[in-house]
Order: sequence, then structure tokens, then C-alpha cells
Amino acid sequence: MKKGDHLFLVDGSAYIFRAYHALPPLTRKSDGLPIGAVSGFCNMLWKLLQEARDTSVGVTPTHFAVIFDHSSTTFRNEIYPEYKANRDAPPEDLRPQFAIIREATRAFDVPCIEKEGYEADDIIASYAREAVAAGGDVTIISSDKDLMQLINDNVIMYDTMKDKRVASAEVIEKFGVGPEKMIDLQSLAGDSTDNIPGVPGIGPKTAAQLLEEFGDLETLLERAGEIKQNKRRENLIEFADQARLSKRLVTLDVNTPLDVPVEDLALNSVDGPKLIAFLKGLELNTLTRRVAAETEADAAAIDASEISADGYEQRGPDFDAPAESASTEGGSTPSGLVEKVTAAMAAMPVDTSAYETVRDEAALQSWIDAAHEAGVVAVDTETDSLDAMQAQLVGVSLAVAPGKACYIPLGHMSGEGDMFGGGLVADQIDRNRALEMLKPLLEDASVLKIAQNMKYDWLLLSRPENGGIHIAPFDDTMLLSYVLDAGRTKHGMDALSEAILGHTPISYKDVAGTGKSAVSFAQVEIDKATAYAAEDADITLRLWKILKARLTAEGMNTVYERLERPLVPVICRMEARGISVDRQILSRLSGELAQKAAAIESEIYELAGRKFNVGSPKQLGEILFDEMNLPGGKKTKTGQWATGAQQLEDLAAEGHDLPRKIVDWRQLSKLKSTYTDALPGFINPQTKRVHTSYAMASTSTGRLSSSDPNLQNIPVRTEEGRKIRTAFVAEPGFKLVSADYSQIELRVLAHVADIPQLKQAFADGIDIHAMTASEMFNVPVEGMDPMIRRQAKAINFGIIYGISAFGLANNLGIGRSEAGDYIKMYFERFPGIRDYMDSTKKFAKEHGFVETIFGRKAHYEEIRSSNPQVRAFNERAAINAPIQGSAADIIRRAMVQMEGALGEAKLNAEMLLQVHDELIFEVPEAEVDETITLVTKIMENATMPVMQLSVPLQVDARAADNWDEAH
DNA sequence: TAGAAAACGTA
DNA sequence: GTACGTTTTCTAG
Repeated sequence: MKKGDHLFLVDGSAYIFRAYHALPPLTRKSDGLPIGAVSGFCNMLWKLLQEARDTSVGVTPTHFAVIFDHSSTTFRNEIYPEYKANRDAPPEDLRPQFAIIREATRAFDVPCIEKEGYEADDIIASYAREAVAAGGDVTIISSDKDLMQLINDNVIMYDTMKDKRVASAEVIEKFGVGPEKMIDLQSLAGDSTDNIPGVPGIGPKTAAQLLEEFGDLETLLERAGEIKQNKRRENLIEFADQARLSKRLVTLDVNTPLDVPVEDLALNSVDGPKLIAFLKGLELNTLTRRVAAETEADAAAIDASEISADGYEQRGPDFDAPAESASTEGGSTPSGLVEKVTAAMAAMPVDTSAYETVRDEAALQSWIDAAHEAGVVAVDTETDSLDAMQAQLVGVSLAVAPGKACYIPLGHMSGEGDMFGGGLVADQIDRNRALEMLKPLLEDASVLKIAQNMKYDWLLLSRPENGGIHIAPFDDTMLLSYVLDAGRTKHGMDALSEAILGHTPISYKDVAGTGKSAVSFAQVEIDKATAYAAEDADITLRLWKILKARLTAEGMNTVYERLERPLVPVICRMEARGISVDRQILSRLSGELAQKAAAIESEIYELAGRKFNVGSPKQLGEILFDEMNLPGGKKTKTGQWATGAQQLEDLAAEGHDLPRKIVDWRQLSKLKSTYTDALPGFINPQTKRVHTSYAMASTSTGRLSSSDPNLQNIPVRTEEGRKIRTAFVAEPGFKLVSADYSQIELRVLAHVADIPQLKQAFADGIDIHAMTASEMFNVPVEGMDPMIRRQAKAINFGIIYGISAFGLANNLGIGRSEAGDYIKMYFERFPGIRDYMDSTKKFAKEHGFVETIFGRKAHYEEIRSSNPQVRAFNERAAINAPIQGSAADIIRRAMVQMEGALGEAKLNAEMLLQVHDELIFEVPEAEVDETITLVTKIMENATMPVMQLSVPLQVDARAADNWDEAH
């Protein structure tokens, strides 16, 4: 910012209310979403950005920001609790617009600024001061008299609705005093809308007159005795302090800490396609056309963004309570609808004998027609394996209405042993023909497909041999349940059916058997299969009706639509790609590990004095503590000797050789059995690659989990273990690129708990653990003792995990009371952390759940338990969940955006793996540099445009031939 | 033979 | 101290 620059500061919150009342109500055509204020806002913003020079302001902005009120309570409430206390809650149809307006701001690529504990006015005041100090000029877009105190030679105000410029002269004209006296004037006159008391009997006119005579407020109050009018004199004397209090309330804080420096408000040129997508989502056609014309973009070729008014957006910062409809009658409100639908489903018993078996094309066609007619269809595939990459399709079931479902057998086989082949059972539609018929339905944009765990069916049917079907659009009952009830219930279909419909579906075991007598689904008799499979589709449809209604009633649409549903195809493609694993490397490692383990094993027998099963903790415990009588033995909760690594380390530290050997042996045998021996078995015979499976709904926090095999726990900490990573390789001509977030959870903590020192440290890019140690122990960062830093690091991690003195003591190998002292010291240095932890616990106790920054909920109902252990555990989990979960949300967003960004940049990188804070890509060698740049950018900006963290995200990325070197 | 317990790999 | 999944051993049935 320099001389000649011009900063526009839009008072966003004030504008919202003004536009709402001043403009005719407007709703989005397709669904009645109220957008009157949003529309006015967008038009205003566009006009300012395009034509400011042609208005009475007469200049073009070089810097620009929209400022919002963050919360209803600010420092003013601390000095005067009644401040703004007489404000009504915003009207029902305005509330959803607050969040959309923030989104709009970002769609315009304009910084969207707000700060906890401060009003928009204070932030505006502070930016204005900074801009002027830097030599620039400022225009405040507002007509609020509270801001007029800021006007001077370099700062003016502008009222867009009246196209009126307000400078010093206009203030004098209106109030009789110049802007420099506005504070005193307001302190005397008070303000009923903000509940500023002022002095009774004195309004703006009298105040101006008095200020004219006495100069300023303080002088006036001191010389109040000179005033002739009795009542006025008495009031000024009696209410002098009230006037002074009012002055503190109306005086804007020009020293608000600014998270975004003024230089960063430099105006970018509008990103036409991004803005057009947003405006199309709102169905603001006129403005869309204007923007398209101006930016020379082809509006028709741009897809509308999804803009909904619920989820985290609806619980935006402008109000405290979630959107909860009061009325429940007649299903006309979201929660009323839930009750109505639930009742309807309960009233309709499940009859598994009523399902149809579809045996010819004509019958199939009529079901497809019925699905088109209904516009929704629940789909479930039956196969012979849980691995969607390997499974053979056996049949498909459809449900078009509750109770109206069918099963289409396609691959049922006759014959018991299946070794020699009983062939296909008669009267089944040809598999490929059926897929050919189903494909248009499953890809039809006008028919919503519903599945329980869509990822499985999507991946299965997307395989080329299954027709390469890309199911869309779809809903997933498992993900719906996950968004609504994470931490509260399981999300498997049987559990959902029990809990929500009160119906126990036929269990898989009943049709396919269990254990040794289990058969593949292909062997199941078709009648039995029909009852089982069609019931699954039927139940899925019924669950969907209820869960989908709840989604809206509970304001969770956005979490589902942004963080869950769009991730399904992304993860499917990642799973389908798999990663190349070098069999030779693993088998060589297996051999080495076997040798080393065997050598250690014989030493162990030597030391123990006899042979035993080294892998048996029970036998080991007996050897160590019963036979060798080593000291310090502890018992596990089942009364066995505890022989965990920590125990053994302790014994080793006392000079015993056997425990050390056991630890070494265990490490080797773990690596061998879990990794080098097991991984080759996961190499898919067709693709020659390893395809993990990600569970999207298995954690309480929003993280993914990986299994079959778990590729999220491939060793990295030890030299020996890292060798396993060298077996994960890129194809010839390609590199593996690993990009990981640096300290994402601590950054999230700094943001959500709003800790100035942490935020500063991250902004400055300094070593966060060293900074913590420096703050706590008063030592300089330079030349710090690594042990001190290590302790601070343990505490930082402890905080994320909901610290306890017990846990920290364990981790650092220090006493409980010493650990307690550390924690105390930490809280003294970072009181905001304690506040955050306390308020999180309180919130969780009150609501039974906590939330991430993107509105994902994690339920902890047992936090109210009377059992102190259970309660404490839930408290720690509740403290951890918003941090871990917000980080999980962030990387989910990055993943959702990634493929599109790569495609747009014409890059051929493929995303293969996710390990919580890391993404692994396979990249053509020639594109490595460009890909790293793009991937880093997408990940670092993953919260945008919905949210700007108050801390930068940092991503480190590198490329190599294998995962070990890339990491 | 299914499931719990103990151990240990990751973020 | 948080969140997971896999392996092996061991036990209950």
C-alpha cells in the first residue's frame, strides 16, 4: 500500500440488513432459498468493482475488503452488558443469507474479514488507520453514522444505495459537527438502536450545540455547572459517567489486531468462471450475463456451484443458535417432515415375500421405467467378494418405493462344489445385456440413485468389464448416517435398519452360511437371494427417506454435499488405480527379517534358559516375572503380566538383556508378518498393483481409515521399517510425489483456540515446538537444548490429545506432579488454550457433540457419564475431535478439488493414497515440478473460498522413485 | 471357530 | 493423553 492507492472497505454486516429491508424479497427459483440481500450485495459488489470511477466516489479501488461482524458479543459487552442488547434476532429468511454473502465475497475474490470479539466497525477503523499511515486513501462503503468518526482528509464514506459521498462537509451538514467530534456527539446523544445510553434529554441537536459551545465532551462535563437550563445541567452532572461510558462504547478501536495485513487486500482481477459458477448457483441470471460479458467467459459452459443454506454456513458466525424449526406440524417444516416420514416408514411393514425376481429383459425394462417414473431408485449389487476390485457381479436389486423392490439375478451358479462347474442357473438375464440396459438409468441425471455404501457399488460398476458405469447422481445412506450420527451409532445397514426402522433384515449369514460352510453369493438359491437382496434395496430406500429429511432438518446438508458425497468418486478412482509394490524388494526384506529374527530368537532362549513362544505375551510374562523374578512387573487389566514395549524398555534400562532382545524381536516379527509377508498377497493379479480400501464412515472424527491392506500405517519411524516404503514404487517414466501438511493439527488449534503466539509463530514460519519451549521455559530459541524442545513438543501433542498429567508423565518418563507443573506453566503462557479446552468440554457436555470448523459433528454422549474414567476419556476425545476432524475436513476438501485442478492444468498426475495429512501421487516425470506447485497450492488453499484460516497452511512436497525417498 | 486381549504400526 | 487396522495368542463356547 502506497501513496495513490485506494482502499475500499465494505461494511458487510450493515449492508446485509439494509439490503434486506430496502430491496424487494427475492428467492431462488428452483427451491425458494431466500436471496434478496445476497442478490443486492452481489450487484453492489460488482458495480463497485467495475464502475466505482463513474460514481460520486470517482476513483478505482486498488485494495478492497468486505468486513463482517463475527459474533454478537464483543469487548463492548464486557464494559456494558446491555450493549446492543435490544437487538431483535435477524428475520428467519435473512439468516441463511449471512453465510451465502460471505461465500459471495469469496466468489468475487475479495477478502472476507471478520474477527472474534470485534465488530466490523473496529476492523474497518483499524484498516483505515493503517492504510492512511501507509499513504493511501480510504473509502468506507457504509452509511452508518458510527463510522463517521473515521472521516478525515484521506477517509470518506460512500452510500451505494443513494450514490452519496459522505465527507467532512456532509457530516457537518447533517450533524452540525465535524467527523472529529462525532464520538463526543454520540456519547452525549446516545443511540437507541445500539442501546448506547448517552445523557438523558440530550439528542443530536443539543449535543451539537453543546459541543459547539464547549469544544469537546470532557470540557463540557467539567464545566457542566455553567449550563443555564436546569434539567440539562443536572443531567449532565448526574450522567457524566454514563456519557464517558458511552464514549468508550462508540469509540472505534483503531488498533484491532489484523489477521490479514492491509497489503494483502490488494485487489485481484475477477475470476470470471468462478464467479459465474457461483452466480449461476444462485440463479442470478442478469448479473451472470453481465459478468460473462465483461470477463468474456462462456457462461453456458460453466457449471453452477452448489449453494445451500444449511450446514456450517447456516450456523455462520452471525447467530448463535442452529437453525431449528419450531413448528412440527403437517410436515411443512424440515423437522415436521422427519416425523411424518418416519411414521410413514414405520407404518409399512417389510414383507420379504413380496419382492419380484426379474428373469427377463421385459421385466427388467419395466423396473427401469418405474425407476425413471419415480425419479429415485435404491440400488444394491450382490457379488462374491467384499473387495470391489476383484468381486464378480452376481445380481442387482432395485427399489423404487418402500416395499416395491426386485432382484435381478445375473451370475448365480448351480452345483455344490463349484470346482467343476455347475454352470449358470437358467432364467437369468445375460449379465452384459442387463448392464447395458441399466447403464443409462444409473447415469441418468434426472434419476437419483441411492445405495448403502455407494463406494462399493460405484467402484464395482465402474470397472470396464462391468460396463464402465459411472453412477450419478447419487445419495449414500451410510454417509448420511455418518454425517448425522458420527460417534453416536454405527452406520452399517443392519444397524441402521434396527435403529431407525426397528426392523431386523435377513442376515447375510442366513443366506450364505458362515465359517467353513459359507458359500459364495453365486451359490445362493435365487429365491433366497431375492428376499435378501431386494430387502436390502427396500430398506436402503426407506432409510434414505428418513435420513435425507433429517439432513435438512438438522442443517447438515453442506457437510454431506461438500465433504462426503463428492469424495466418493474421488476415492473410488484412487482405489481403482492402486499403487505399484515391488514384490522382489519385499521378499528380500522378508528373508532378511526372518534371519535376524531367528538369530535373536536363539539368544532369547539362551537368556531365558528354555524355549518358549516368544510371540506369546503370556508366556513371556511368566518367564520374566515368575521364573526370572525381574522387578517392577505390572499386571494388565485381565491380571496377566504386562509386557508392552515401555515395560520392556524400563527393564532394559536397568541392565537386563532379555527384554531388549524381545523388543528387537517383536519389531522384526511385526514388520515381517504385517508388512513384508502380507503385502504381496494384496497385489491384484489383473492390475499387478495394491488396491487399499478406504472406509469413509468408520471414524468418529471425519478421518478416513484404510484396510485390506492398511496403507496408512506403513512404517516410517525406524530405519528398518522404512525399508518397506522403498517397495512402494512409481512405474517407469513416473515419480511418486508425496505432499504433506506441516503441523496441520497445531495450526488448526492455533486458529480455533485463537492463540496469538501460535498464530504469530506460524505466520513467521518459526519452529513451533522451539517457540513453545522458549515461551514456557524462558530460553532463547537459538541454541536450544534439544531435550527442552522435546518436552515442549510432547506437550504440544498432549494438548491436541486433551492432555492429562498422567499421560504426559508417561510420555516424557517424568513424575505425575512434574508433568502437572508443566501443564500449569503451559496454561499460564497460553491461557487461550485452557479457555478453548474448557469451552469445548462445556459445549460437548451441553450438546452431546462437538463440531469441526466445517460443521462436521462428532458425538460424545458418554461425556455425561457418572463414571469419572469414562467421562474423562470422552472429554479428551471431545477436545481432540474438532482439531483432528477439522484437519480431516481440510484434506477432504483438497482431495475433492484436486482432480479438477489437475485436469484444468492439463496435468496427468494421479492421486493414489491419503495418509491423514499426506497425499501421494503418481506423476509423469516431465510434469513433476508443475504438479508439485499445483498440488501444494490446492492443499494450502483447501479451506478457500469458504473459509480463511487465521494461520497459513504449509505443505511440503517432493518427488522420488519410491515412497521412502519421496516422503 | 469366533471374538477378546495384547501388542504395535501410522497420523 | 487422540484417531485408526492388523497380527498373534488365548479363551470361551
